[in-house]
Amino acid sequence: MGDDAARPMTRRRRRRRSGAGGRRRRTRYHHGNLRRALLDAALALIERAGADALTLRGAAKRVGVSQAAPYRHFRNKEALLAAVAEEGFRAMAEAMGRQAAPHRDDPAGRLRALGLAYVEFATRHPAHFRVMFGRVPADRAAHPGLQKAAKEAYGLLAGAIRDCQAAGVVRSRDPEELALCAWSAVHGLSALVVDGQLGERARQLEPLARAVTDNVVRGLAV
Amino acid sequence: MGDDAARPMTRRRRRRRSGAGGRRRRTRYHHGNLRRALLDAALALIERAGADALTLRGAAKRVGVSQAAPYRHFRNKEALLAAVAEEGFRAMAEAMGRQAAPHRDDPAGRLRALGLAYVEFATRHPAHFRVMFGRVPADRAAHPGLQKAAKEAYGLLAGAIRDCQAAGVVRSRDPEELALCAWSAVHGLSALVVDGQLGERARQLEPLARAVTDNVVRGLAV
DNA sequence: ACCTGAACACCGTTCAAGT
DNA sequence: ACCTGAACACCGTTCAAGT
Repeated sequence: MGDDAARPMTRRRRRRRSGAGGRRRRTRYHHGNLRRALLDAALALIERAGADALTLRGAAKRVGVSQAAPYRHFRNKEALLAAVAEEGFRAMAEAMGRQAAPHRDDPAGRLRALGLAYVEFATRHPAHFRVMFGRVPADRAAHPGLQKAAKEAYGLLAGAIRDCQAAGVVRSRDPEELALCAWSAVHGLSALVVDGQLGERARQLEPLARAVTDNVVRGLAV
Repeated sequence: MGDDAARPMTRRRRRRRSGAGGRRRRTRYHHGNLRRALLDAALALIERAGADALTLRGAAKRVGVSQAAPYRHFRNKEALLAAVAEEGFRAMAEAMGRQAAPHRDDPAGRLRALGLAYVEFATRHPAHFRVMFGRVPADRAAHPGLQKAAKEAYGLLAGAIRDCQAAGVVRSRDPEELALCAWSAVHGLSALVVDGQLGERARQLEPLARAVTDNVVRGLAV
């Protein structure tokens, strides 16, 4: 699998690797990693021109393969989108975990950090966010990996709520219900921003995100 | 109401023009109300099979006109969707106002009622909701009617917040910011439900909606 | 095993032409 | 004034065929 790959048709770019030894350790697109390449191309297309600007044919062309090639790696367009969404949930959970880490001993602070991280991820990766929460996979059960990744992100929120309850800073009620209250608030703000519903106000987002998370924690308090 | 007609499954069908009398009293589709008919057809199609199952050609066929006819009434597909969204915001504001009416003298109760009405509208009219908050009209400024209708619904929430402040039951802070907190919470719950993110939990929605709105009001309280 | 080319049944949109 | 028919440049998806 040398570097003399196929001849992509339109403007594409060769992943620089080569050098000495030909250790194709990096993402090898045309040979060996079409799946990865299509995922990246899909995200780039969505990021550039909106969620329904994504076209299987367009992604294939961008990567330099025929329009039929993607079907080697994804059952259909929905499967591609589900895979993108799954990666999004994973990245979001990772970002949330990272930003929550410093608040290991302060569950209320952690809850706040998780909420802010949620909004931050959504607004920094609107394309991913839209795919994650779009009606893309009509049948979620058909994509178990997606479902699992989504639950992982939500679980961070629910866990923080439970820790808050154990620490006596959140009222004792069904933690699932309270977690949903928190989730709704940060998800709502994220969705409003990402869908452009806030207009000018979205320019100064952080104070708003802080107001929303603060209000959540106030509402949850004993 | 009154859509006793329009059943052209596949082939187009001529709307029979009454056997005797010819009193085109009902919504006269082909002559005089194609616009209205297209709006109804669009909503029906979205309701039946999802937001991107809507097709200009499909709507035209459903109504019994040629594929080019819609362009007499809408500049393009986006304009049709913007019109659907505008009607949705109007209907939502109407429903919110109706459910808030009994709480004229109790601003906190009114705020709660508005929130519940918001969620109820979203879950009872998921198709409308998706179009209202989709990325459909990329440029919102290009559809002033839509923008105005959306602000009207939001204004009900903001007004209730201000009345709550005047009554001393909500802390005095920028009412716009607090209104956004309330909006985020009910919008987030609505979006999660409509997008199927809650799975089984959405079966018993009302307790959840009540928990969310209660938590909002608790957070806003002095 | 992985990809291509051609094909099918769709789209949104435009435009000359009909009535 | 309002609509039709045909056309163009796209789609998602399938399938026989190439290497």
